[in-house]
Amino acid sequence: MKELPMREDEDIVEHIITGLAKVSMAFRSQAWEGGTVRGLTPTQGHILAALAERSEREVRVTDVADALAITVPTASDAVATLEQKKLVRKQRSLLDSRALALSLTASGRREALRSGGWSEVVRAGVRLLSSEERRVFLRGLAKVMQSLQEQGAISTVRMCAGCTYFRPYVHADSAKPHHCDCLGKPMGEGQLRLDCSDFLPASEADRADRWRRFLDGRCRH
Amino acid sequence: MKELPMREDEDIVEHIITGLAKVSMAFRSQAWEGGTVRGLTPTQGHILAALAERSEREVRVTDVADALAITVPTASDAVATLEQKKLVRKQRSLLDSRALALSLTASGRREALRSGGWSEVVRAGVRLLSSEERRVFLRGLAKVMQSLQEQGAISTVRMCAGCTYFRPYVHADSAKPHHCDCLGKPMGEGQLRLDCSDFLPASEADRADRWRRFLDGRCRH
DNA sequence: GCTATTAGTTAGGACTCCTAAATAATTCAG
DNA sequence: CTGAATTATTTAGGAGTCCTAACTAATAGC
Repeated sequence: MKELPMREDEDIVEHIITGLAKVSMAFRSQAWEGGTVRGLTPTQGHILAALAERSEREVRVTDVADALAITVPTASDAVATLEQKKLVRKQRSLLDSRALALSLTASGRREALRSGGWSEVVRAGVRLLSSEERRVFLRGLAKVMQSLQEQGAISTVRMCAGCTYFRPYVHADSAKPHHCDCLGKPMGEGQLRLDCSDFLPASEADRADRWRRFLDGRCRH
Repeated sequence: MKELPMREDEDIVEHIITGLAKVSMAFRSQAWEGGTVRGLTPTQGHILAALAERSEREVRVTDVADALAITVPTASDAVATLEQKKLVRKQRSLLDSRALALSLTASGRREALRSGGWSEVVRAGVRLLSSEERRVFLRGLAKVMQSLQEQGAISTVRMCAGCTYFRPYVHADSAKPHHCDCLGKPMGEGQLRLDCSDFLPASEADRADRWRRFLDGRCRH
């Protein structure tokens, strides 16, 4: 017998947006602080991190632009700056000689590791969450990211929900209801990945289905 | 009988960080897209929004810098640009003639409203969360923000947890366990505000105590 | 073999963001 | 009540972000 529950739910959304916006700001300003010491801007740091993460595959300028949600020209000159600083190497791609294959130099790799530390301040905050809260929070983030992705606001997120290997809610065990065909074992909610290097994009139709089941599975809650 | 639950919990933190970073990126790129149409950069939009929100009090350049977590010189020239665009007015403060009292012009107010729409894309994502998830998510964000604030990464957040009027967990009713002395009524978790205009900062000691009780209250969970 | 298309760069311009060094006005101490 | 410290803001200078539009260069399609 609650009064206007719909209204309240809608208000929460606004509060959540406010909160996320603040966290965003914190990320940005931390990135500046962490970076200026070593002469790196946030964008440059993100590029190094992106390259470090995808060291297996060939990374092109376009990929960098997608990953950071910036335009190709912007990515191009940030990469040029990093090349001047000897943190990134540009080589012609062997597969397509119009394209570049970007890679980190030794010092680039070193800086990439340190750039991860920019998020230390936010990480400390997240650590305050209880186990239960972390799980719900992560699931919520997965939903938000899926939505952002569908709207084209961010590039393909390498997360379970869109991966060929992932099968949601196939096990009875409520602690580990999902299954990953890549790892070949059951997974709990807390193991959902948002940026998995084994990610293999599922087909359009498959993804939609998978996603619906993932969303539905929780309606019991 | 879980295997290494600590390890898993720690992994979740990393995943959450990844997710928050992506959301951050989405905010940023949406802000650019939304802004360029009307010739506003993200920073300019945020300044307009901040001024609109605090129309009651006198807002100075320093306040703007704090609110956006940028340096005073940066704030100063963004404000100068907005003044040229006739969106913001600069008047000498009556209380202190070194300082400025910033305010929106009529068209500034108009633009400020539209700048709120930048977050539409993220908002759509957050709407996918269930009522339960929204509540947990909001509580989690409150914790993260409190932590960011303590670490000095963001300026004082006008949220319940640090407000004189707020009394956490004073009611038996688990749907509305808190109380707000300003509104003069019990509040549920879903009503926690993260940017309340009635906010009245509590004293240092008071805040710590309040916060501890707020955090503890949920340990039952 | 042309003509798309695609990968990336250049050019040009507005603005962000920083640090360091002014310029004012206020406050405080003696 | 005056000179020194403090506080609010601006200027200066420089690197870099970020955009759009216009260009090379290489691949692909017909």
